[in-house]
Amino acid sequence: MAVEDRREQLLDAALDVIARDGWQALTMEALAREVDVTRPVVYSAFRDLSAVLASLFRRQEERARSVVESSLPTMEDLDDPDAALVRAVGRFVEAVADDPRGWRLVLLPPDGTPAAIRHIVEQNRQQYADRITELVSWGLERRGGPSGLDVELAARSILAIIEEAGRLLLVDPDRYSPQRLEDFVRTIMGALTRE
Amino acid sequence: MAVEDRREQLLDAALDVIARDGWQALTMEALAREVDVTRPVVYSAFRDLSAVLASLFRRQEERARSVVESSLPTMEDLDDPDAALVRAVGRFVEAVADDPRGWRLVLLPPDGTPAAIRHIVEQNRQQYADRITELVSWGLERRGGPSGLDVELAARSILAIIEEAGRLLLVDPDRYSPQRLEDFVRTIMGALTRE
DNA sequence: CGACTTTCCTACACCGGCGTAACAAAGTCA
DNA sequence: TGACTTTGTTACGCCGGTGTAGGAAAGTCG
Repeated sequence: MAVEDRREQLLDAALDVIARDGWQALTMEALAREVDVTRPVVYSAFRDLSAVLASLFRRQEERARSVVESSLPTMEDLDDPDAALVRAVGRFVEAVADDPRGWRLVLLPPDGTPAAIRHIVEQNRQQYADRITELVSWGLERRGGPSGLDVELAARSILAIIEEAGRLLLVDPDRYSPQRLEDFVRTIMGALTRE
Repeated sequence: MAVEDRREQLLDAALDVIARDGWQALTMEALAREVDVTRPVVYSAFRDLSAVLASLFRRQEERARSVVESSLPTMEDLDDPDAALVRAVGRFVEAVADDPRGWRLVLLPPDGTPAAIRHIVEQNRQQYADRITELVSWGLERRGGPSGLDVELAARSILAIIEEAGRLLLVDPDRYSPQRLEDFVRTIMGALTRE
């Protein structure tokens, strides 16, 4: 098997291991066992465990970024900030539903991952928070809202709710359907005063 | 040193280790090193690592419970659900500010902890969610609110925001003061329509 | 075919945590 | 003081993960 393919296979296997047994369980040894091969093969694809994790996150971040991009407000949303937010949440939740294994990485945070990686994740979260902050400011201006609202905290809260929604979906997809989560956001947005 | 005292000392040391080096770093060996003693001493206090973690959580849950109890609505809140929630959040956030190390346990979730313990934490979270669900129902009845609100999700969202507030406080206490967080909640509650 | 490269395995030395047995030191009390 | 308990230590064997060296097997190309 070519190194490239091997790498992909190993990353998928890593997701399996983590999903099944948790972060602690991800070792070079376990990874080798998972794809039924010996350790030197794994070492030929990745320098060490932290390299595996780094690749894993890089791949997942790629996907996360594309989800975020596709959830941003479009032209049609220009006059309806509420719809924009509802749509953004909907897109996100569906992405989680589509790739639960991958999103578990981000949503059920990794302790014990190298500090460098944790830092990257945190940095990305910050970027999303900034993105949402913009959205909130724009929405406030456009549609009105609570006067004196702490925009930054509002953005953080929205992010927290979105992430919690993702987690709920991961834990109990039947109980918490994307539809239900989306409806909830719509109700809340409808209930926020416009001045 | 008496076994009882030793146990307490070890639990404190465990918090130190986790705060400094993460969950992965907490081993019987590391624990022994931390209090400058040999492993058999640790083993004489706790059967194994999972026993240490269990004790740690039991102690922290005790504290968590008392915080929750003290944040519940009292007589004076009976006619003002908004104030009740604001107060609840305020109490919680202050508790976190008072014992950051301890709350880190709960708020920065433990992956790699034995499944049994993760289960306990999850169960407690569920209880808090139930508690908040009651509060939301009561508040809806009392003060009015969005019609057709998904009460369960509302409670989950509130919990998510509260926990996020706690995390923000842990990460950057200067930027996110208890006062600021409390003000934010007050603003939001004020902005939710009453019918 | 035969030389060469790629892919993989076996086998090793090493490390660090686990858990226990056996024993030493110090305090307690009849 | 001498027996007993409590508290601690040293020292061992075990396990499982790490990383690497050396060589087998299979595929590739002149």
